Amino acid sequence: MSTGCVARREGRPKVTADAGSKPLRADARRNRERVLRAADSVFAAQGTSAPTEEVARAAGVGIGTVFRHFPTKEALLQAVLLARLEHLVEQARELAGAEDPGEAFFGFLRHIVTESAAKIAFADAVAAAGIDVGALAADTGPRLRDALGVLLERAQRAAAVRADVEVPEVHALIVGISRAAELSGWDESVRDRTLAIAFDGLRPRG
Amino acid sequence: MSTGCVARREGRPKVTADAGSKPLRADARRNRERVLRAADSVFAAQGTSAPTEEVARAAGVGIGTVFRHFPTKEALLQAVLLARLEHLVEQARELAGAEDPGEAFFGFLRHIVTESAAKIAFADAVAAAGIDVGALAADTGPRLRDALGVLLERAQRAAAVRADVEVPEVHALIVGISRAAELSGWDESVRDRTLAIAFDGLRPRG
DNA sequence: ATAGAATCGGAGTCGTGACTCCGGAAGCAA
DNA sequence: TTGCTTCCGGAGTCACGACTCCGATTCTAT
Repeated sequence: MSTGCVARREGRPKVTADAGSKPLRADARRNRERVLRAADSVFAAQGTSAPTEEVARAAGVGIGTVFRHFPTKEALLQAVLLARLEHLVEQARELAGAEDPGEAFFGFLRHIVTESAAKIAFADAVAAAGIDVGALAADTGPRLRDALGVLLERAQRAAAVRADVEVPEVHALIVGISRAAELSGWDESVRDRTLAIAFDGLRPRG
Repeated sequence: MSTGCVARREGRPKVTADAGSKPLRADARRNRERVLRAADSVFAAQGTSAPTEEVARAAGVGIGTVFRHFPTKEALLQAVLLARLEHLVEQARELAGAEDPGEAFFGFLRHIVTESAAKIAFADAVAAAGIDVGALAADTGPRLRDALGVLLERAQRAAAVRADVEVPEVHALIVGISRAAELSGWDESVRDRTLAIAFDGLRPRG
């Protein structure tokens, strides 16, 4: 047991709000960053059901401050996941220029899964690319898939991956193994062997 | 958002209680069954955070009745998961006698994943075999792994599966793909292709 | 049928956590 | 420094959901 509680208003939660608003005051921007960082680490460590107050404490601010910057817990969660996805997209793009396409592709997959192993929330972030966690993710999700697509295509052209594999199943494998890695009691060797099986399935026969 | 709430007592939750107690009165046994069935379908459809009252309503009994039979929501959840695991073990054992070991093995995996696709709670049940959801699971989990082990070994002897594969990674693949399948927006074709990749990875090379 | 025990049911208790509100504490010109 | 504006903090509000309690209801045995 555990889990959070309540979900006051039902309909589409307000998104992170602001965007083209006035530039924040110095201390406000600083606190916003702190909260974001704290949220990331708290959710990663305790799961996304960790109480918002915990985030506030970790950030060293009052709970009111958290809710001013992120009108809803969901909005906060969304911001955190988004930041993670953004980071992944960035990494995928960097790898898109690597010399060994196969290594780049498999390395990226391994990287994601390895990250997830320690961070509960990370698996959610990856999964989020598949469903919609708010409007913004609807933009970043596809970008991640596109970046993954580039990596995949290059690897296929280099004959490091079967030609009939497509992005959705790669995404599914990532999400799946990430989530499986989330389970406690997973030592590295099992994770590596599982990855090895998946990778072998992705490679061309013969 | 959503999620349940509170987790009153902390320490090890009371297990399903009774065991060698007096035989239940007729109506009591009937209600217990109803609750179990209702819980299974409610948790499967709405996730394990569905309120207990929902289960009571679905079972057509008062909430007090639910809590009498299962002293804790966790105990109820445990009973449901256990029943599912038990069912899986049974199926695995039946398949252990099949003529085509390879087909039996892969068919079993496919069966689990297919089931999960529609039932949220099912993935949890499968995952539960890895961690401990109470004392009882500590008994059933290994039994499932053993049954899976038999299937695996037979498939390996028939050269349908690589010899260096072991139960933990098979379990991980099952959990992973099951969880991935849990995502909305998964059509059958993606699921099948993902399974195909995993299966290919499990098969011997050449 | 009838007493006595085992059950039922659901209103009420209690803890939790999301979100609000407003007096006080900075920032930022002028 | 002054004054105005934007922020901060955290006590307080509100719903919700797990779990309890006890009078009403069924069984079962005689």
